[in-house]
Amino acid sequence: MTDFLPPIQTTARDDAVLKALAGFVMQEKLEPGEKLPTERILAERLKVSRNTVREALTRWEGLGLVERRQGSGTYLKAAVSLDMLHMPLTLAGGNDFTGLMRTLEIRRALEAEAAALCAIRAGKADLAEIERKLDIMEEAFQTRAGMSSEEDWEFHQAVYRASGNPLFEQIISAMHELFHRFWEHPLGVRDFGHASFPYHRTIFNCIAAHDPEGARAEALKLIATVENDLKRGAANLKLSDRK
Amino acid sequence: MTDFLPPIQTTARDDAVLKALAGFVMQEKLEPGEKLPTERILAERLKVSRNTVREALTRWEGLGLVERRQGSGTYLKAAVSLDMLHMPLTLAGGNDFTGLMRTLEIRRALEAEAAALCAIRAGKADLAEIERKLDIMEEAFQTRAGMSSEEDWEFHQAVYRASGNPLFEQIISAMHELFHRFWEHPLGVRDFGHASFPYHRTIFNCIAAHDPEGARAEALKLIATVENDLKRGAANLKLSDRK
DNA sequence: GTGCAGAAATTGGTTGGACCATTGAACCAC
DNA sequence: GTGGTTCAATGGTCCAACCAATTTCTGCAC
Repeated sequence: MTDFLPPIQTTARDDAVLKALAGFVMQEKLEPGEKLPTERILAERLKVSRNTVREALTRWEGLGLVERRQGSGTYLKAAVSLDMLHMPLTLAGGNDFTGLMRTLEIRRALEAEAAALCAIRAGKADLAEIERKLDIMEEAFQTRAGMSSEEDWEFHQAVYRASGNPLFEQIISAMHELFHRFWEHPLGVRDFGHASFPYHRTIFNCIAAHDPEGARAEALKLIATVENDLKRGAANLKLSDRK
Repeated sequence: MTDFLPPIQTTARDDAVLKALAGFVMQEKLEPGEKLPTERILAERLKVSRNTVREALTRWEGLGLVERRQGSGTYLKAAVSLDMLHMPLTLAGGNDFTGLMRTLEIRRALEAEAAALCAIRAGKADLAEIERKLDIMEEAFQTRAGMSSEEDWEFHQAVYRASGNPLFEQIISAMHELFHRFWEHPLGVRDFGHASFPYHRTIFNCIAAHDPEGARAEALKLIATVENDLKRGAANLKLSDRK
């Protein structure tokens, strides 16, 4: 006997509202930036109270799908469809060392897999694009003595794109602001990121050679160096912050 | 001159409510599972309308921080603090074969890394818990001839928890409903998941032996078998769905 | 006609109060 | 104990009104 009986749903008004609204958006082919019907109209049409409509819209606003402007209206902020999957992540204390370390572990996981997939799937055009970003990055590294975080990021993005799975880029992009914020203030480590530099080329070589396991291994090494720098930075900070 | 003057906030009632509530949770040291004050009490104490409190709680519910049970109360679902960082992801299109395959690739990335971290960090209590889940799963597998998806999931969750990084569980949990939906309808593959069965034990052995690379490799193998089953299922489906 | 200040309408934000549906505990009969 | 019944507490929904920001319209001065 299967003892798994999912609880029945007797009330789910706001979910129903969102489903209807998603259907409306798809039917009308609304795109980001366009205006949704007003709350009052939605309430009337859907035969629910305006309060319920508001709770539903609050959900979407929290997910960043929609933006509400008082006196003006509610506007679509991202593409919505009926088969969306929501995955809200909250990082407790994303500012401190621990939080950063945790996001870095996620990044290591995704980076390794993306590199491996990329080595399997990247076509010629993808390879050329990745190498172009790599060249730009290496030049910036030489010219500006190591300050190449922007170009570095673009290289990794190119790898994610060539992985053939858009989820990698989506997830990492959402985390990027975190990394970026940190990159700007490297905790007093002057040569932050230097150690990771050579691995970009080795990763690319493995990808170009269609060697997934090699690419995975090199990506792991790259993140390991970043992790190392991060730990050094934390140690520095502790030293100077001594009470 | 700094031309960045953030616009003043004349209305941000619900945000203020959430901030106050986060402060309350921290002060009272409430932990996941514990009950929050009722909406009516919050409204009275914070001198705002109950509707405003509800919109604020709707936000938190959408972020998975809190769970509301009608007739019972509102319960904390995750640790909250004042310096949380929210990162809501919405993935379009996760229902078809391609979407499933893509989420599986993400899962492979996270599963491998979580297993490796777990091998490094798991303490005795963690190991005991994981082995307990493993035993339960193996017994269910024998008893119910392979139908052990629930117990299987609990095993993996235990691994994620012992990884020391709550992000793994958060991300995967958000994806779980997708896998689960699929597990129920294995596309006509009768022995779906059977091939992955032995790897649970091998993963555990590597973790217990504190062998991160071994754990990573076994996890990769496990997902590879699932991927295989999935492809077989898709082939079946195509055959029977022939137009 | 043009430009602009002020009025009016529109729209999201908030309030207070009412009632419904579910839950869980206390209580009672068997 | 087991199984109902009652009842208070709690989240879910609704309504009607008003507030605050924005947009649109209007009419006057030029």
